[in-house]
Amino acid sequence: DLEEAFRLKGEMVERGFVLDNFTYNTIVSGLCRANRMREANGVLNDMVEGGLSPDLVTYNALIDGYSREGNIWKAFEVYNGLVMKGIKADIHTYGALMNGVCKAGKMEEARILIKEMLLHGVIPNVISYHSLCKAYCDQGNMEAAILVRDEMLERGVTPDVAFYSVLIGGLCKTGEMETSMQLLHEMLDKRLTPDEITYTTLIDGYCRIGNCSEAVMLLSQMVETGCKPNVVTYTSLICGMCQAGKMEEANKLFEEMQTINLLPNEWTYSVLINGYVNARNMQDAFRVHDELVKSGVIPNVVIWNTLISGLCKTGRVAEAVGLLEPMQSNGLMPDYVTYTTLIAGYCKSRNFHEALKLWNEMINNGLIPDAATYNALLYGYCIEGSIGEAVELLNEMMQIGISPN
RNA sequence: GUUAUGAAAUGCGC
Repeated sequence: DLEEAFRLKGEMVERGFVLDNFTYNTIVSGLCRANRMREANGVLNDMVEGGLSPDLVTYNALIDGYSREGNIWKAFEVYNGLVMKGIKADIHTYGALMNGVCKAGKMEEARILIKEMLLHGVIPNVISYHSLCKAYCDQGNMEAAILVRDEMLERGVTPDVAFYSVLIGGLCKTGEMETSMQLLHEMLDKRLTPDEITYTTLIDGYCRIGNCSEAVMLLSQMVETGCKPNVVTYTSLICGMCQAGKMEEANKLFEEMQTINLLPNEWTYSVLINGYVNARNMQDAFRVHDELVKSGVIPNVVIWNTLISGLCKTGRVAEAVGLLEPMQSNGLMPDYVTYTTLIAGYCKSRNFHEALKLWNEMINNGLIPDAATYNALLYGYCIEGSIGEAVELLNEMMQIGISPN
């Protein structure tokens, strides 16, 4: 709650307190985490004007902020700046940088960074390796991800529960559930206690390969070992049931979670609605929507998009477009997924003119289409027989740096 | 007292 934090800061100043580095760093960090880098830099200036010198913690927060927003270049600029000032970078500095390069998938840079930290006498810790391993997992390079575990063991760094959860998650995403389970047992052998995230990851993995019964067994196993399932755990399971077309089971779990005081959130509701959408059961989809509103949950963009997608899939494109109004009057702007859904809906019902109108509306709203959005419109042009236009659009997407898939 | 890491939902032809 940054606004409340600012209010308190104002109150401090009013009462004559002098703000120190701790106070400023807390604020800078909060802004950086919220992706508000401009304001963070403003606060940095306030610090300097107030006669304070930003310290390592301040710079670390900035590096973290730039890394989070994918601005690696700026992150390294701050890093170089602090090195030039003679400040010694610490494990947090490198952790934030590592997080940045890894999230950007720049694996070679990540390797160089590890060398750089060793050069500066900073020993990579479990978090450094965690970022590295997660990046390999995100790329689906599970061999490299597993090698990270071996590498850290060689360097005497002990994997923790979070590290194992990442590795297990990567294997789950590639469907390698046997290896995932082996790692779970490896954790237990090492006296590491899997937590709710570890179990949820595995449950989600089994759901993804359509093995709901294993997923349910893992749920009872986690409860037996004293690990409490949370909303995410149940949402994953409900999602698995929905994908398997088991709506009755999904609803049972939906009721069950509430009996143990777990409140369904936007994600839970959207999963259920999507289940009904895939079953082409719009009546129940809207019933769940009404239920969620009644229970005080505010529908988010995904929930609206899911309903819009359902209406398109059932040939009710005009009604789908009709949801744009109530959506906006509820303070939610349609995003590029909303438009892709509607454009595809119109193209499928051979109403290319409306599709094109929506495309223009989307661009006018400042939304950036992605490959799927282009695909939807390309499809429209092609079934219109406007191959020339399609090729032109294809060139356009490549020119603005979107790779055709 | 302030700084780095992990899990779930929606869209694109066949």
